[in-house]
Amino acid sequence: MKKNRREQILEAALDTFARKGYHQTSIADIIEKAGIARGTFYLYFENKRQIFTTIVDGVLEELDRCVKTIQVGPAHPPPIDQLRDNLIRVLTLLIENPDLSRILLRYAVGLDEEADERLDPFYRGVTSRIETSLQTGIRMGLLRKCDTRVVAACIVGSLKEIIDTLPASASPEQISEEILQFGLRGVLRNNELPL
Amino acid sequence: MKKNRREQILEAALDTFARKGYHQTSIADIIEKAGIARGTFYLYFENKRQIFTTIVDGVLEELDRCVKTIQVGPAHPPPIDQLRDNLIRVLTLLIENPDLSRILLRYAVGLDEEADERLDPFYRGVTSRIETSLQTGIRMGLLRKCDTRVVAACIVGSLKEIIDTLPASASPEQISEEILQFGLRGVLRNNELPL
Amino acid sequence: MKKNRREQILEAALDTFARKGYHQTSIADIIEKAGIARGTFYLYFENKRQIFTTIVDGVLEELDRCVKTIQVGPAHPPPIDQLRDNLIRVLTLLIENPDLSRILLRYAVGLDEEADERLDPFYRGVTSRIETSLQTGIRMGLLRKCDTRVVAACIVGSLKEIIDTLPASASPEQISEEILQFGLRGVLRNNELPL
Amino acid sequence: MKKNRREQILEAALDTFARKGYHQTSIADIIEKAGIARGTFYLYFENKRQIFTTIVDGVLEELDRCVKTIQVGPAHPPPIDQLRDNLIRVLTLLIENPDLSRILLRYAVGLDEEADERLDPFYRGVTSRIETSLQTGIRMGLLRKCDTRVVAACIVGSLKEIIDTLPASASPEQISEEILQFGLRGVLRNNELPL
DNA sequence: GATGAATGAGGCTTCATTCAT
DNA sequence: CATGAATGAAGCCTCATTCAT
Repeated sequence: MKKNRREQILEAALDTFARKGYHQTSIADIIEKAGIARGTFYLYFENKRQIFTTIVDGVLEELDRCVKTIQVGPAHPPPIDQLRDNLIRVLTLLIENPDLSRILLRYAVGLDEEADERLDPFYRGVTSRIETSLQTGIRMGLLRKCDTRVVAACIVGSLKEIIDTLPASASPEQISEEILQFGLRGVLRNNELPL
Repeated sequence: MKKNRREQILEAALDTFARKGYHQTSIADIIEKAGIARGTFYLYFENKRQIFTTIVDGVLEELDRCVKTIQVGPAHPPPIDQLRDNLIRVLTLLIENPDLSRILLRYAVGLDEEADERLDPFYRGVTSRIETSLQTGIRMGLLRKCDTRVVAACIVGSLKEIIDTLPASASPEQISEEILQFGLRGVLRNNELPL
Repeated sequence: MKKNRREQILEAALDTFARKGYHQTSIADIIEKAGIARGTFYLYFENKRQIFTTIVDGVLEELDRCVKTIQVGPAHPPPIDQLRDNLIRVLTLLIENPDLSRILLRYAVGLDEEADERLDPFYRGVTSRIETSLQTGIRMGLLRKCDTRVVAACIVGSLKEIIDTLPASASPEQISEEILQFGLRGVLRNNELPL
Repeated sequence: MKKNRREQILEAALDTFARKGYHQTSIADIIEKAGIARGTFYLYFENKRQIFTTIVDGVLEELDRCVKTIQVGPAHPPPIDQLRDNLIRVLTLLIENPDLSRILLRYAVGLDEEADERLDPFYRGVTSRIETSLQTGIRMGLLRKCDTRVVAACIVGSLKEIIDTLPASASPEQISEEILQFGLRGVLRNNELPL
């Protein structure tokens, strides 16, 4: 039941990159894992760099699809709930695909200019969407005043670190709740408020 | 007034690694920058990998020295102040040495097993010190109950992201304060408490 | 009205070889130009080398057919006229088929041993027919004594260079006349004799 | 008594290219012949293409140096003698260096655009110098009127073919004389004039 | 100590050819 | 007959490391 060849190669590459990283992975590794000939690889991908980019771009797109812009208004669920749903979707995706997460967070980082040109804009985009939400919250009186740039960076960094660190067995819902509580109320005690 | 040869090479390497990353940097780049002969490099460092490790280990040690374990008791300043001082020292170090930060946060990440064997324990150590502090705070009734593993990861990730993202011109004090506020009280409005 | 498949491929190859040469031409180029599948190519030709040989052999045969051995005797036109006719036929063929000329004079030259085994005997044959004619002419007292090997080589080389160099728009008749005059009388002035 | 490394490699390449041509020659061939390591080759030459170009450029320059522009006037030797000297110098160079000749006349021909960009201008330059000489001769009444383009091409082609064809044992002086006679007086009998 | 020429393992990519459908 | 996906031998080039001077 031979799948789409391209898919087959992509999976072999995904697995190998996730285990050894970009530089430690050779084309030989990938084709061996995929069980194909050397030339076949180049039938589906231009070169090693490109298959890596394909993988990274794939995750970035999926991540993008997970995040819905938060809508304010009586017709929409409470912002916090929308936020929680975003969090859960992102965490679910990344926890269910640890290989993708590993590639994204460890091996695509600082790889080269091409990688930077994909990742930096992506994270900047995410960060700025968060900033906008924070500003809206502040304007509406829901959130306290703060340096939204710093706080947005904290939120992004928190997510990255959690994905990179926590065991694959973690529950997206629980972790989301923890992050949410942390981000909303911090760690101090008498902040406890009903959500 | 030729500095210590070793130091001279180390600086050239630092600069080059910070600009191009580990793999894009060749020995040729380093020795050219350092103005020495190829063989001389190997007189002071075993190989390319080792000089990189030397640099990384250097930062990790300096970072370690920045962080003082928080002491509780009447003889010590309030824990929050101690925490703030730790933050400021770490941020100051990293902001003042953007090359080191870049190497640490972008180019040492996912480099290979050797790098992981240095970084992972380091961050695990940092995280667990934070966890311990959190647990102490909770036990003392200062902090609310939370999944300390998650929260510690959030704090570490926040720092990483801020260093990696914010402009070199940022003020350590201001950013520390923002992070502190964010970590302690979150972003919700009516959490404002006197510190 | 699809021509003979073989012919169709041959034309595509001819065109491509003439533009890019043997090595710069890939099977992909040929089949793309011919609008056929990769496997189809190998239905009509054994391999890349063979289709090239087919083309070269074709020109060599056509060239051969252009040249009639010069007949001496009262029943035949004057030798010079027979010579001129040979020249015109050869030049016409090559000028009208610049692709073939280009392949013959540029891309088949020094290609490999197989090509040498076709071209060298061909040119040696041509040269030796010329030599024989020269010797006949000398014996008959029409031509001056000379090293026929050298002169024959000069004549062959002149033709090659002219084909390789002169614009496609040139007139075979005019050029033939020029070559003839040059070969017969050289460039010195007071050689002018009625032909 | 190890010669200049670069020279050593150049000689190995010259020999190998002359025997097998450009494409049939691999870097492995060259370094084996030169008795050096793979990397050493790239210390002295950028790549295979470049060492070939170096060789070809070398011959072209040497050839250029062989040819002195013909000077007319009482202070100079007769033009025919100057011409003969040019011929002898060129033939001597090429006959004494059959490897270079072979590379120039067989393996550099039609190699690729880069080669064309060197050879075509060179031969065009030579041809046009000959044309100019012919025109001068005609203007002075020494030479008969003719299509100088065609005749110049004939002269260049004659030389090429002779070098490519005649045995290495040939005497430059004799061949020069034959070519000269052929070019000046053609092959017809009653052209014989004292030179 | 310092030098830099030499090394060669290692990895990428191409492309003519095959063969199952 | 026709197809085109698959093959893998072949060859180029890089660059960390060594070592004789």
